[in-house]
Amino acid sequence: MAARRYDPERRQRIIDAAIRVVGAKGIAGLSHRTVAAEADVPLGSTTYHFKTLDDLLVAALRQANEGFAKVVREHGGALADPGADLAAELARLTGAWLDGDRPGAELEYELYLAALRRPALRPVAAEWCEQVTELIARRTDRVTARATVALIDGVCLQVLLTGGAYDEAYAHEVLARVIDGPQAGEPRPDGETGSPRRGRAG
Amino acid sequence: MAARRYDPERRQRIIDAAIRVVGAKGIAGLSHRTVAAEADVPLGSTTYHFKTLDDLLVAALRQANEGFAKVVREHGGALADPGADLAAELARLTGAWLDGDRPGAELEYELYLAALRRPALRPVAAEWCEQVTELIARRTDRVTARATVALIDGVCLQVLLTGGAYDEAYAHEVLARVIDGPQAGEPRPDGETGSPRRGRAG
DNA sequence: CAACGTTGTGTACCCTCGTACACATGGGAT
DNA sequence: ATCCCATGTGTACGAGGGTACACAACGTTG
Repeated sequence: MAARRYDPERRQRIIDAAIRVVGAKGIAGLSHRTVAAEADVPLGSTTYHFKTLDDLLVAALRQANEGFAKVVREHGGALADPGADLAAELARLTGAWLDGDRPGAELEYELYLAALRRPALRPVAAEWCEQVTELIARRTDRVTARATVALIDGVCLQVLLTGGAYDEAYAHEVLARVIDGPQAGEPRPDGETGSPRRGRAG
Repeated sequence: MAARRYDPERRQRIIDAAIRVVGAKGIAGLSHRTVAAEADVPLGSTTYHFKTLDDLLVAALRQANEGFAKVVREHGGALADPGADLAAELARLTGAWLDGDRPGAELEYELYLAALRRPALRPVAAEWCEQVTELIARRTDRVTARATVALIDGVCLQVLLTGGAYDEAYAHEVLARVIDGPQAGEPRPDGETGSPRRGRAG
């Protein structure tokens, strides 16, 4: 089966190392040499598998995105359940992601935001954004889904930029406003932890 | 006084150059040498005025933040007017900022987001965030203000990351949900001109 | 007026980076 | 078995980076 000296595991190890490096020193600290050292492979190996750093970044971002997807898979079962409170589910999920692996979340965001300046990263960033929107759009309309993603992005950003703690109740409250906005007044079927009618503001 | 050779204008020119450099090549392309070249000053001059690059970044971010403040000053007169539709005002303002000077907006965001990894930048980023929140909080409660800022951040991020156009109607719509959410379960009038009573929760 | 120290400038050093390229290895075709 | 080339590795080179430090200019002070 083909693989004579071809070693896919090596490539994977380099990506893992790249993610660790970015996590530890940021994208600014990423270089062929630093990943090579971290992955314990020769310099030539990194340049062989990834002609340019952008290629490596793309692979890293792609893999990092799996982090959130994994959280969704593990904790997001109720997401698809039409009976569940979508805003509460999302708030809980975001919390699980943020608190469960904060460095990982920071890393994913750094990679994600890097797309701002690196055209090579844009497609994969956009793709991820689209996927999440799609996921949420199964429970509402597309406009609401997009706005929800934007809001989550903003909330996470504030948390990460200020280094503060994630406030799930707050997130739930404001997410509910965006999500329930279009069909306002209609009480939600499931009470959950909070009142279906949000009457108090923080 | 007595500053015959003391030249504050020189320092300012370096900051301006740094902003131009970041705008053109991103933070990754920023170095003492590149700013020196851009500002047409000797290399030693940049290191003299800014011991470290972070210092320069801080100054640049601080000045870049003025960009949005300026837009607020010029186009945000109605912001303070309690009779105006806050969501509409913010949507308009954001559009003016985004479309009026897109490269500038990109640059400000890059600087702003850089705080994620550079502790030195966090205080000034947080400060700016706080200022905007404060500004909006004059028209609503703090929780709503914070959420509004988060949403605007997220929307801008989506626009900038995808390179797409800013949709003011969309922004208005979702901003209204967050802003008007707390006080009423009543459906918003689709005609956005008829501004429903804003008003604070509490 | 002259010496001195603060302020500003120019240069040189050493480091790390990406890239190029010569060299090793081993499976598959003949 | 032998040759070939995709696969993988090690090293050297030029570019550009931050920093250190010697030097120039000028205000101050005795």
